[in-house]
This record gives sequence, structure tokens and C-alpha cells, in this order.
Amino acid sequence: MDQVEIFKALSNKSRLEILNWLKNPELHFSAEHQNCAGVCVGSIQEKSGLTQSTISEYLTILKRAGLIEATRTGQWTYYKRNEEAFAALSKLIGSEI
Amino acid sequence: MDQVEIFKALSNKSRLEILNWLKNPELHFSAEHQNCAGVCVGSIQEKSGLTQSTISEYLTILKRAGLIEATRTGQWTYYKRNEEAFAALSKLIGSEI
DNA sequence: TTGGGATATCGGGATTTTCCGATATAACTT
DNA sequence: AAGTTATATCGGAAAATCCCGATATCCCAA
Repeated sequence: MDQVEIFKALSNKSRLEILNWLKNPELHFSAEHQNCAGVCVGSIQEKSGLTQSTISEYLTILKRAGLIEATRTGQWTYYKRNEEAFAALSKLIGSEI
Repeated sequence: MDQVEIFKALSNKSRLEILNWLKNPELHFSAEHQNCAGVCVGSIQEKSGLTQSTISEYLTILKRAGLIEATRTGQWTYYKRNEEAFAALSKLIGSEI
């Protein structure tokens, strides 16, 4: 758990927005663009207004920080939050840092 | 409470180190370089190995993010943690973000 | 097996961050 | 008033980040 990498991942308005959307996918994405594995890249990209390459990169940054998880199914990659990571981070800030 | 500003402030190894030192000043600084208002800039600078200007800037960044507080006394500025801010951030990550 | 759709990676210009040395300011001392 | 000490601010080189367009890869369908 690289603290600096996590905080860097969180140091961007667009990435915080993505994490917020993924907290309640059913609220932010239509049913056909999500499943139990998460939401696909294209839906996130479309909603964000940023380019596909940027969103793909941002999702990779969040994934490398451990904040989200990816599941590839056919040509789609579904991303969802790793809630354990957020719980651990919350605890860390509340006690260690 | 600007989330991005807070996470940017935390996105640096040296600044995280400073916050860690300030968590238990009595463990990391000699008694004559601290008081109830915190630890003075020079002591932090000396311990860090970075230059005076860099440490002064880093403390300003942490202060602007609300993570630490400054008290000027004569020619010294004492810095200490703002624990409420850390508690609030922990709560935020555990529920909002 | 070829074409198309979804995602990842590459290369890069613009901006920001990192950390420095030099200089300014502010307060104390004599 | 002049010198000293503590801190803040300025200007800048190097590195990192932001976000893009172009291209590559991967998978499915016809």
C-alpha cells in the first residue's frame, strides 16, 4: 500500500468524480452499461467528457493505487471500487498518518 | 475543505514524513525546540535534510490544506497538526468519497 | 479472415510540482 | 542603528502530471 501513490491518484478532480460515480453506479449509469463487475470504460468516458485515452489512463492510475478493480469480459473491461481499500485508507488517516 | 488540495498536500513523501513527526513531537524533537504550539521550522528543516526554503514552502502547503496550524512567537513559527482535519478526512474517505 | 468496436498504449505540448539558491522580511540583541 | 537569527518569498531548472490525438491490441461477428 503505497501511500504517496494513493494520494496522487486522489489528487485530481476528474478521478475523484469517477470514484464518486462508481460509488453508486445504478444512480449514474444506465443498467445495460454495468453489471456486478462494475461499469465499462466507454460509459465512464462518455459521462466524463474527457477522451477515451485519458479515461483509460486514469482508470489505470486508480487501479495501480488499489482503489478500483478491473474485470475483462470479452471486449469490455468493467471497473468497480475496491471498498476495502477505502476502509483501510480511512483507518490509516484516522490513526497512522 | 478542498479535497484535491488536501490530497495534493499528502502526495509527497517528505510532507507525509513531517506530518508523522508532528504526530509525536516529543519522540522526534528535543524539548527545547517545541512547545504547546508545536515545533519550529528550523527543527523540522534540520531533521528533514531538505533546505530551509523547501521546508517553509512545504509547511505552507500543509497549512493551506488545513492539515497543520501555525503560531508565530517572536522570530519563531511553531507548527502543529490540526487533528480535527485528519478526523474529518478519515470520515470523508470512509463515507463520502 | 476481415472488419468493426472496446480498450490500452504511445508520443507530446502545456502546465504543475519538486527542490534549490538567493534574497527579503521580521524580530531580537547589543 | 547595526548585526544576527528565524522564517518567508522569489526565480528557476528538472521532473512529473494533465490531457490530447494517433496508433496498437484484443475480441467478436459476419
